[in-house]
Parts: sequence; C-alpha cells; structure tokens
Amino acid sequence: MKRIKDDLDRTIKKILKEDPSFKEELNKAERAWNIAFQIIDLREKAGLTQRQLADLVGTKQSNIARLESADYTGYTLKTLEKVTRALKSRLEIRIVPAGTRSLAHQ
Amino acid sequence: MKRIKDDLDRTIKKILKEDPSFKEELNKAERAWNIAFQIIDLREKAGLTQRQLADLVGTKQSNIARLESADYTGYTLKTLEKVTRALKSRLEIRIVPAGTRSLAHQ
DNA sequence: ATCAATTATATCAAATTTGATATGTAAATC
DNA sequence: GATTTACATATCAAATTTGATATAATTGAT
Repeated sequence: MKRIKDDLDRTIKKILKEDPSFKEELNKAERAWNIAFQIIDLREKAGLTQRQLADLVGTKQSNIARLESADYTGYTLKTLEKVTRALKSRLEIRIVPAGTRSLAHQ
Repeated sequence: MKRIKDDLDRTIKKILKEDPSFKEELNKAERAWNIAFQIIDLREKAGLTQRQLADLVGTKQSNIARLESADYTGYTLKTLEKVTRALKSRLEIRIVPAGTRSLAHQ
C-alpha cells in the first residue's frame, strides 16, 4: 500500500521532469494537498539545492530530503515554519468545515 | 513578553464572551492566524465541550485544553488532523510566497 | 563510462510532543 | 456558599520527531 503510493509518487516526479506541459496540471492538484511538493516547488523556484536550503534553515540536507519525501507525515508546525521562513514565505493553516469550498484554487 | 500576549489573549477571550457584537469582528482577524482559536471556534459551533471533543479524538480534556491554549506552539500535523477530523473538517496547509495575497478573507 | 553534484535512505541519540493523571480555577445553579 | 460543570495548569513517562552522520542512488556533464 505504502509501496504503491511510493511508486506512484516517484512516477509522477519523473513525468513532471520530462513533460513540462503536464506539470502545470499536476502541480495544482498534487501540490495542493502535498506539503512535500509545496516545499520542493518553492525551493526549486528559489534556485536552491537541498543542501543550500538546509544551510538557510540551519539543519542538514538529509533532513530536508526527509521533509520532501513523498510519504512523510511527521511534520511539526515548528519545522514547517522554519522551512517556510527560509523560503521567504509564510505558513497558512486553516481548519475548514466540511462542505466548504476550498480557497486554494489559484 | 509572553506574559503580555497571555494577558491580551485572556482579555480578548473575556470580551468575546461578554460582547457578542464585538465577537464577529475579532473572530475574523484573530482566528485567521491563531490555530487555537480556530479549534475553539469550531468546537463551540459544534456545541461540544472540551471533554466531548477529547472523547471524539480519543484523548483527554487536558490535552484539548493545551491545544486551545493561547501560546501553544508544539502542534504536530498528525494531532491537528485528528482534531480536524473529529470536527468534521479538513486541514489546509499552504506555504505562501511572501507578497502573495492571503486567500483567508471569508 | 567516469566524475561531481545532488538527492534519497538508514540509523540512532537528543530533543520535543503527546497522553494521562492530578489538581486548580471560574462560572453557573441551587 | 456549596455543588456541579467546564476549562486551565502542572507534571512526567511514553511515543514521536528532529538533527546528525554515513552511505547509497540518481542525475548531469564531460
């Protein structure tokens, strides 16, 4: 099960790199619910390597890799905020009542 | 410093209970950036006590109280998701590049 | 194909968060 | 003012996450 998700995520990552036109579409869907992808996206847009981001955050490359791994769920708000700050961004957390239309549609 | 924030938060909570008209205004501003207030708001709208929510989540009242305390910063995404589910809501996490207009304006 | 750079995975101690119990405080009702 | 109910605070062990090191795997360039 975890296996399947991993393979899917890996495949998606591959496709994203090969087919840029497909990228746009997937980004909106995937990255909306996947924190890892949000971090990867912002880091790449900032032109940073994992090591460079790690330095900015004050940690190690392997830890950034962990945060960016497809199935990681152990996030702490504190670490998310550290990474977020390093990426010159801000963290928005909303607890949205069921049935409410998501505002993440940009 | 932490003292001041605590007092302010306490005062705001008091006012919120006494003056319902002021409540609406503050809710939008405060609870937008404060997770604790978001949880309190949803729990109260669901008509639940801390103990009842704790039962739904599968934990104890004191732990819910901790999550709802003004200066708590130790949130884990896993616990936030548990609480969120119990409140029949979903958790939205967005890492927003600086300068981007917030979508939280409802 | 080799080499260098980047990213992924494994492991483990240290730090942090969670869950639980106990107890304190506040407000409302009787 | 005693009781009850709801919420707040303190504490500590257990569970989880983080940071760090080591190393494997992947990618890109020559």
